[in-house]
Amino acid sequence: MSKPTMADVAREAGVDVSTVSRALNERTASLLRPETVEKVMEAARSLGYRPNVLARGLRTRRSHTIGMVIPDLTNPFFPPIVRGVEDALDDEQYTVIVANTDNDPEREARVLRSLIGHQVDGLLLATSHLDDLGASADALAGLPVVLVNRRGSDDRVSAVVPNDPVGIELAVDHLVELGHTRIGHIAGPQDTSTGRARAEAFLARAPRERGSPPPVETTDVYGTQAGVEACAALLDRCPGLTAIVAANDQLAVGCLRTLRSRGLRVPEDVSLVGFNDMPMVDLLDPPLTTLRIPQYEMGRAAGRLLLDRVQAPRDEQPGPRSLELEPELIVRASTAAPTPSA
Amino acid sequence: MSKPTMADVAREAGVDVSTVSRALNERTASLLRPETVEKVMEAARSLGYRPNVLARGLRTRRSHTIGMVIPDLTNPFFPPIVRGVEDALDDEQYTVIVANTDNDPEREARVLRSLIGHQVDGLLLATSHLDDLGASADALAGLPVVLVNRRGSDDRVSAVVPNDPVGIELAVDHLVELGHTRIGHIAGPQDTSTGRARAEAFLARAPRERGSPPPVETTDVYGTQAGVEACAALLDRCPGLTAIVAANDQLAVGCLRTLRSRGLRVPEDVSLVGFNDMPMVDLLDPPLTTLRIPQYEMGRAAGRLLLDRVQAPRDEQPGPRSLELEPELIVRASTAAPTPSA
DNA sequence: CTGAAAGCGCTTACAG
DNA sequence: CTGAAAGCGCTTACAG
Repeated sequence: MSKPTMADVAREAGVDVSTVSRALNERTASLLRPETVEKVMEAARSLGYRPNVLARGLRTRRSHTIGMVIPDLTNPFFPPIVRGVEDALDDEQYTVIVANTDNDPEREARVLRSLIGHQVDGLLLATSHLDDLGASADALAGLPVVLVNRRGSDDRVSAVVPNDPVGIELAVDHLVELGHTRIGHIAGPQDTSTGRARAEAFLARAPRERGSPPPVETTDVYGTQAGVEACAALLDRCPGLTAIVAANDQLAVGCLRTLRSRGLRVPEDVSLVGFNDMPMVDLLDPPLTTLRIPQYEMGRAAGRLLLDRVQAPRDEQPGPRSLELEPELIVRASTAAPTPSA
Repeated sequence: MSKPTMADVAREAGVDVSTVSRALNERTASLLRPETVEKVMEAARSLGYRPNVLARGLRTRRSHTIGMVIPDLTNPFFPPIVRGVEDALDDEQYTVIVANTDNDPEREARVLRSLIGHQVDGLLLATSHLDDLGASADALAGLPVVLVNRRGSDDRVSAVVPNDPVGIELAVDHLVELGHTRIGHIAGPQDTSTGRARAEAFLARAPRERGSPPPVETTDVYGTQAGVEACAALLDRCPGLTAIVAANDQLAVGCLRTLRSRGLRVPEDVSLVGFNDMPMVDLLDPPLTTLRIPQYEMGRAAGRLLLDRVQAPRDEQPGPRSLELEPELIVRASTAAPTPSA
């Protein structure tokens, strides 16, 4: 009545468990007589046998699972990445365990311990904060690691990231072509690699006004409320802006709220560009111009990269590899030429 | 250099592995002399020891993991539920493995096999299709199961669901109070318990027009595109409608597109109500009136229910329990009194 | 080509 | 109060 084990299959097929093991393993089935394999397969099928991957993992010292650490699954940015990872791992029958940190360092340490306890064969880290990798390096127990949507503090660790500078350049150039000269930036947290890279790219690319401080307002978190507040501060400090580039869509949504509450129309009074092309931003009022980054592909690539390391023999580990995926500017209705009267 | 095992800790502390096991297990630590426990703890700490949960699971026949099956993680409806589940399980140190089916029966069977192979102690099923549970009942190997956001075909299986009739009644009554008399319904797939319950509730509650067929259009899936098409069909069939209740927000978003493309204004020409209160629907044009269902709480309750079954001894399993969570009508700008001239 | 044996890292009766 | 032994369900050298 309980789950059948290999011993049950062996009894049913009239062979030793080791023979069952060989018959059911692709790599070793060829060692056996075809009719033996057939006999075992048949017995396994008739009993509804499913190998116990825990037992296998204990013996082979490979759990065939990998851990993925993200800030928050309810942030719509992450699910497509997770799906990409899953699909990449699915090819090789790996399972992913996803853990949320809510950007809480203590919780991050806890989930990391939990994943390691589950004997994950590798780790995908999409948490955004810099530096914590170094701190917990030994806690990671030498596991293969690939970063997703963030860079490491050095390049000894593999990473799959969007090409942030190109994205910001696309946004700024689009606004400049429309005729904007006074463009501001709502920057993301500067302890994240994306927040920093985007702010730097903005400063390098946006038109400068001589003498005045750069129209950049920094937030502590990537969130709507943070966008509301930063946008208000930016408008107070730089009254003449005709366009804003937000470091991500959630910040842009916050900007939208502030602009609306101040009676400023988008795009007539202020143009607005987001980053990420989150679900439903095409249905906002107005539909948001933003940068699409291929989240699913990012997850897939990261999963593939990790698999390559996990499956390589210990003595021929591939070196760290970094991949940059190109963003695409999606022009919608939140950007337009500045109104002359403004 | 490799991960320390219990044997390493035993050596370090100068005791037997069984003593280490007892010292590190809350339930058995009291059997030992306090200073022995302290000695072991200290050794474990100094080595950075993490118990191997695979080995433990093999021995105790409890993996301390549960499987959760959902249609699609990128549907924003599910992540909050998953977080609720995780938080419920976290209390007892359980881990959840999430698997997506994309509503593909073949994929569903595959992920179920995979989860069972991972020796999950229980299963949370949030896939929407009816009947497939009976079909795979034996495949489930007698595992404890709790359904989320769907009912079973009979009530022998526990379930946590929104109170669909109450939700639809709130929506219909809201529209009737505004003065609407010709209200249509975009129904979800009729092979899902939510789709069916909502359509039935609508038919029972909405004002009837004598002689004419009920203004209900059914979709095959819960998706934006399905909403676009069903809305078009409904408008063609029932030209005089002044309000539409959609079976979920994605269908409502599809309606919004169709209405807009036909030059019908929302809410001036047609009022629209969704279901679920997905993220960002408050930012649509216009902000969507919808029914909020407590997704996080639904997940938490389901996780708790499952834990109760998983942790109960085999001979005193609690009977199946069903929970209905009450939806709340969130009135935004997509509903208004019908325009007299319409 | 197949079987018998050892062992992965734990837990838990059983002794003492 | 603690140790020695058996065993969870697999895999894989080692024999034959």
